[in-house]
Amino acid sequence: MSGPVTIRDVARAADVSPATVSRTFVRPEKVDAVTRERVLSAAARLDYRPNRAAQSLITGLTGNIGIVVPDLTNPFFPSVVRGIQSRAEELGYPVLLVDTGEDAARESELVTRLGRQVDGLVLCAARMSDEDLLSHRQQRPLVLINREVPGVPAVTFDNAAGIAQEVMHLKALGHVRIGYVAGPGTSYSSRVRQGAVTTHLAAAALTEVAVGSFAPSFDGGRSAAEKVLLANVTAVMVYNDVMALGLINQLAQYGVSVPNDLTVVGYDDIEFAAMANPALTTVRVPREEAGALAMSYLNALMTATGPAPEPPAQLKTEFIFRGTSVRVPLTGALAE
Amino acid sequence: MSGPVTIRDVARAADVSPATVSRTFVRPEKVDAVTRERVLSAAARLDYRPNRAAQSLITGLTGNIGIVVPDLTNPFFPSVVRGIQSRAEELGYPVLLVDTGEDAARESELVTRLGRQVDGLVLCAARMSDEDLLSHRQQRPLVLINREVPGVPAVTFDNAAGIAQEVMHLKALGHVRIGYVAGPGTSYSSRVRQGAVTTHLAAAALTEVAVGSFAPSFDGGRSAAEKVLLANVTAVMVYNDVMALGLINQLAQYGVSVPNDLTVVGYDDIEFAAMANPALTTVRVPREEAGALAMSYLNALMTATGPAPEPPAQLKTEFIFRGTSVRVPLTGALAE
DNA sequence: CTGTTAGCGCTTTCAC
DNA sequence: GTGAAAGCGCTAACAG
Repeated sequence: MSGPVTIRDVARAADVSPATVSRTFVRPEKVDAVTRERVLSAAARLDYRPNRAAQSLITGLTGNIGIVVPDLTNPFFPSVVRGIQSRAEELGYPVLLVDTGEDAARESELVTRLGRQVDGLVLCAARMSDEDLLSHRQQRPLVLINREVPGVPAVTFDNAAGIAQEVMHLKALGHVRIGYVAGPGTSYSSRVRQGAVTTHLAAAALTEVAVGSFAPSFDGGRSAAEKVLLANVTAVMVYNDVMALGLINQLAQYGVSVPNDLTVVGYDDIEFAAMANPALTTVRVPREEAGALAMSYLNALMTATGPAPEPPAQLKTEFIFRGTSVRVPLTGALAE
Repeated sequence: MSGPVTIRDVARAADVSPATVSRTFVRPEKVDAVTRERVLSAAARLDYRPNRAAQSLITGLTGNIGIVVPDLTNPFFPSVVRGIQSRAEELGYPVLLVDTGEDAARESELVTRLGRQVDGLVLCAARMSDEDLLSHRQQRPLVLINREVPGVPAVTFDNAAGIAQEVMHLKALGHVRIGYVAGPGTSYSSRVRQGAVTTHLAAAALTEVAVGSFAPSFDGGRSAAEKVLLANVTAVMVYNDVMALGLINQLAQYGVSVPNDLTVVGYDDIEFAAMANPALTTVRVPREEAGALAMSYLNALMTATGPAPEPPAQLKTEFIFRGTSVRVPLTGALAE
């Protein structure tokens, strides 16, 4: 008899009923040790694999989990995905991935579609509204990364601390008027970070000069160059590393050299921050760790029988002092 | 009655049998147009969604496709994944992703596991042996990207042409002794590229100086710096952009400036190649396009009833002349 | 602890 | 063109 081996084949080989075979895999403790061994060895001998579809049909569970990211080509996200993926693999979950292409509108629809194929979801930097998020949360377990909505489980970074460290750093270097290049106002973490910048700059008695909002991309950073030049500052904090790198690149076109003429600090510590020349001063956010933690938490949520598991703490960020920040007085073109 | 709406609910609402509802979705042409409309409107009204597990159980198909990549944090792969993903979405396939972590040994096992959850697979830069690949190909439809094995469908790049263009470029710039920094010998595309370099350099009557094999990473490129310096060449071709960037970075530590002291050309045209300073001369390989094409081809394979569909042509590569390559005679430290 | 009995929701012969 | 019936492979009561 051909075809894949089914639970009945194993049952026959082990001389038990199909139900006992099923129990052996689902509730081993409810099966006599001797019987269990017999079943297990028969299953191994026949190379039996439970049919997922049949299990799904009856349990209503797929055994898969889903990840949603806004843009996989943004170097922030592959690390997160990797963290989720490797933990998911340890836990035995295959992972369904969807890249929404930064499209906030489609995001919610894609989550709905994906939601039907998985038992739980990790949403990275979700762009959708709080309401949509809350409604998806009703459907199935879900963990957010880098986004907070009251009542929705989330893994977040201690952004305030990271910003505080940068501010302290800039103050220690003697900077007083400090520019801030913001990300898109529609992004949750951009708004959070902007708030932290304002707060900590004020607390440090430093002057914040808002440069404006730009796309969270290399070109977005580039397009901020003119406004930065006009801001009459000695240092500028940028929403993220990719933008900071773009800004520095465009500044070079203007003959403005970083850090001699201007101090620039980024955020995220993407791989290329260290590779750039000069290497970018930034704040490291533990992306892979966040992914793994989110997956662990999601698993706890999915398997929880009793009370909801404790949400994980905020992840610590780490200030990284590299080559794009120096002490004032400046000696270059922008010095007065 | 609560729960999700089933085919019987629709049948009742449309006053037909469940079989007719099923046919309406699976073989619409076998249902009378009027009946079909009635069923469709009832389905829409009730917001009916077929249960995937039930369909799967009966058809043996999951409706999903899988992607396997060696390392998602290598900027080459997210683009490919994006290409696959967006095309898969158009075709209605959810995508299962696995990152093997460059582990050739685990790769085959992961493919086996993943294979049971999907109807078809796209394998990027597969590290496993030809034999393993051939055996997986027996199991289910599969398309390779950037790897060739006789008898296995694949989307590949015209690497020879890319290398030829680079060689021509270097020759035009007056370089004669040219170093080659190879990728890992275990990598298929590294071997292919090495072969092309040797062939075209010889054909152009240029001298090839083998610098050695290194890890395909930024640090791998860095570690090639000493040997490059010792190679007494005016130009060096590097296996890929990430390595080229690492090499340039480390060279700077030695006080060797690119391109003044040494011409460096990369391969791939990853996003950061253009962002680097100076921007990297390289060869663009259409990664996202390759992903989309592979997915289209896979779909053709999966839905093919008659003869096997035509394999797609090799994807054209494009030489990109940027800032890291200049004409000899050199004026810097390495000039003679 | 184990077997028997019923389906999960859907597709698919096979009649009509 | 449409319906009735028979499972796909598995799990979950329910007896024993």
